[in-house]
Amino acid sequence: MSAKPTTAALKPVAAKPPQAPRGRPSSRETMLDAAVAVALEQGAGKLTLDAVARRAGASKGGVMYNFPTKEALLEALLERLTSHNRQASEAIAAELPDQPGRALKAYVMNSVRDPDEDDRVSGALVAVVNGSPELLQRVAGYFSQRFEIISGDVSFDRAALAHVATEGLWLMELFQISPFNAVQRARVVQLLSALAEQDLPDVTA
Amino acid sequence: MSAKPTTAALKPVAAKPPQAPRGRPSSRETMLDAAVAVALEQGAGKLTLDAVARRAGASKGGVMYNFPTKEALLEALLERLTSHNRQASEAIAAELPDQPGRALKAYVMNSVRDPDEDDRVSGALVAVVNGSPELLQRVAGYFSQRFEIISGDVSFDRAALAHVATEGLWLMELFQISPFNAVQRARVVQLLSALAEQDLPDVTA
DNA sequence: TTTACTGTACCGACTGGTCGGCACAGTAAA
DNA sequence: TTTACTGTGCCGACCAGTCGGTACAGTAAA
Repeated sequence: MSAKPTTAALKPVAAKPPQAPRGRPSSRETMLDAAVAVALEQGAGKLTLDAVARRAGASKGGVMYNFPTKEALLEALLERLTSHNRQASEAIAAELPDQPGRALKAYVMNSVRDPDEDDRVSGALVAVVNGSPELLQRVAGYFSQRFEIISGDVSFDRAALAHVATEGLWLMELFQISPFNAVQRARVVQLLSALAEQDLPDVTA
Repeated sequence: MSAKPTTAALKPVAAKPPQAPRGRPSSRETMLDAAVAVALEQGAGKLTLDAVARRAGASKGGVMYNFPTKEALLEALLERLTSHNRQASEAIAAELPDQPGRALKAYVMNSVRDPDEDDRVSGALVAVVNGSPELLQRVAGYFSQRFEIISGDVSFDRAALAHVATEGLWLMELFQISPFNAVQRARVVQLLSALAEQDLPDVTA
């Protein structure tokens, strides 16, 4: 009992180094998967460290070992999420002919995919939104960056309108407040696709 | 210390009677105002009963007297919110010439108002969304109802597109993830207005 | 007397985070 | 081959704080 034989605790800590990830990568992934599952099934409000640990078949200590704080976990979750999202969009774009508006079209197509596919994005964003401003800012940054990409080779009007409309549908479905039934939704998706593909006549006459 | 003298825990609870509102209407309003203020200033996560009481210059007991549960408070908040929103839209519509698309135009105009006006909606919605599914369903119901109104006298395409686009801008600004600067936002608003006013040529050729 | 509270004390559940310690793989001297 | 030691990865008990909700005595106006 004299002194403390284990657990160094002498480290200078260095004011948050670039988030050196601890633990086995596989454990981290498992825990992130668990976090997504919990958020989707129980809602963001129930996304607790205990719940993640249980779901991952790990202990709370194990979670804390891999992610020093809950915010670190959310940050990693967000990172993985945006990364996947970006990759998915790029993959779709790669299949499209190389012409102006390709990135915009790919973005729209990626956003309106059948939502019950487990792209997992939903729950986590909610969890993040309801939290630290820092994380929110990351999301905002991602949105800005993405808008730059999709508006790179088309008119502002076209990109902006497609963007707000697509995000509108996506966010409403994320929060389960969309008023559309399946048929209506299909039509909206059709409209969004068309919107991404052609410039409208100048609507502000 | 012997046994447990307090905390009944024997109550049948009676499955929630129709929420008879207690207290003076003015007190209730003050507390709802306080709740909005707290949610806006401290975030939805800090919207606690104690915080509401302090902010309202009341006691916690007083809050509990007026709203038997926190959910009842949120419910009342949501009710007042949607009611105000509806009234604002209707007021705008009343100023508009009576022609097809009037409700749609009014809805768009109401939604894109300068957001730093204290229409208060923001914080509270977040607070509500992050919570019980019951309340979320109310929001969904409001959205459905509103879409019926705005799509009553125009084509589905026009109403649907204006709706998703308007909500997209609104929700992005609500979560502070909009990528637009002031000039860009103004242009987007212009586009939305135009969208609400005229049918597009059939974009799905 | 009733209504509408105030004010305070307290409970129980839950939450993020800490801490001591353990299993085990690797290593390297004996 | 055995023994001793080290660092990593993780467990699980625990802690302090927070929050919703309860209880109840007192009070002041109608």
